[in-house]
Amino acid sequence: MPEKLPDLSRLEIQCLRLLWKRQQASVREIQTDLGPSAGYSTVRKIIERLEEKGAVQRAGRRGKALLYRSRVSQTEMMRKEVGRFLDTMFDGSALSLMSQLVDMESVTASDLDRLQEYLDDEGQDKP
Amino acid sequence: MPEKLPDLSRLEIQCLRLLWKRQQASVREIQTDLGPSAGYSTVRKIIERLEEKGAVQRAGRRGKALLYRSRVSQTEMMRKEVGRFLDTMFDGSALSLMSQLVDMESVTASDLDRLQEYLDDEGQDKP
DNA sequence: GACATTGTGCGACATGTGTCGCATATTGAT
DNA sequence: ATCAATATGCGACACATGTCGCACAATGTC
Repeated sequence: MPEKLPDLSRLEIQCLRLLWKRQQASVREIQTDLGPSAGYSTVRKIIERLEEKGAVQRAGRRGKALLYRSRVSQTEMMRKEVGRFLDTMFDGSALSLMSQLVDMESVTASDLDRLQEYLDDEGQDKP
Repeated sequence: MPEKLPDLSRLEIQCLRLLWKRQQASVREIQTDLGPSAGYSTVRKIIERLEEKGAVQRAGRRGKALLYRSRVSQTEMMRKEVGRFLDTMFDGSALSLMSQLVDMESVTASDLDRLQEYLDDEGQDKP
């Protein structure tokens, strides 16, 4: 069975998301992708902690820089984080969250249409 | 202009949500609503901090217990929190979040239908 | 092989957060 | 007025998190 997913902080998750996108990357690359907000040392430490938490692992090195790659399932981690947020902010009600999104005008009618189609396609292969 | 919204922790937000529901409440009531997870002293401290952060204020007392009520806009706070989550987890894309919700099977087709109607009604009074 | 460059390993911090316990203060009841 | 029951006011922790700096190590270049 897959080990229990670790709890991650905001910055840790952002770094991990970057790794999911790139497959593997060096600290410097992650720092760059993250934007000028976080200094190199900071990102360095975040990766170090992700390693301790078992969320990331080394994958050789390129030049003098070590490369890292995610060790946790993006699907499961996202599911977990969204679920946690839902519980904290909306008593677990996805519909409430979406209503909020609509109120915030973050979603348009066409977005919902697309979602409908998306949902229909999903159902295709789940008898 | 409304003072800047304070950053709140998970527990702090949950307590505040309870206050939005009840209008006003005592520490004991909040602790009860929160469930047996958090001890009285813990909730006590959380409220104390919410007070320091200016998110909550006293509203007289009932019996020997002080009563508190929210001092921040639920609408704005929720908006802020959801926005923050969106940025951290989905690069600010509400559509991505909703797709995730669909993938998690947290939303049904009828939910989306309701959302459509809800959205249509909203548009009614916004020229 | 010697060196300048670039990265890693760690320690150090200031806060933020969740959790308690206990001395005092406030009340309601007698 | 006195007392027992409850709350509040604080201090104290252990850990998590974001941020740095610096000594030491690994590499590519000449």
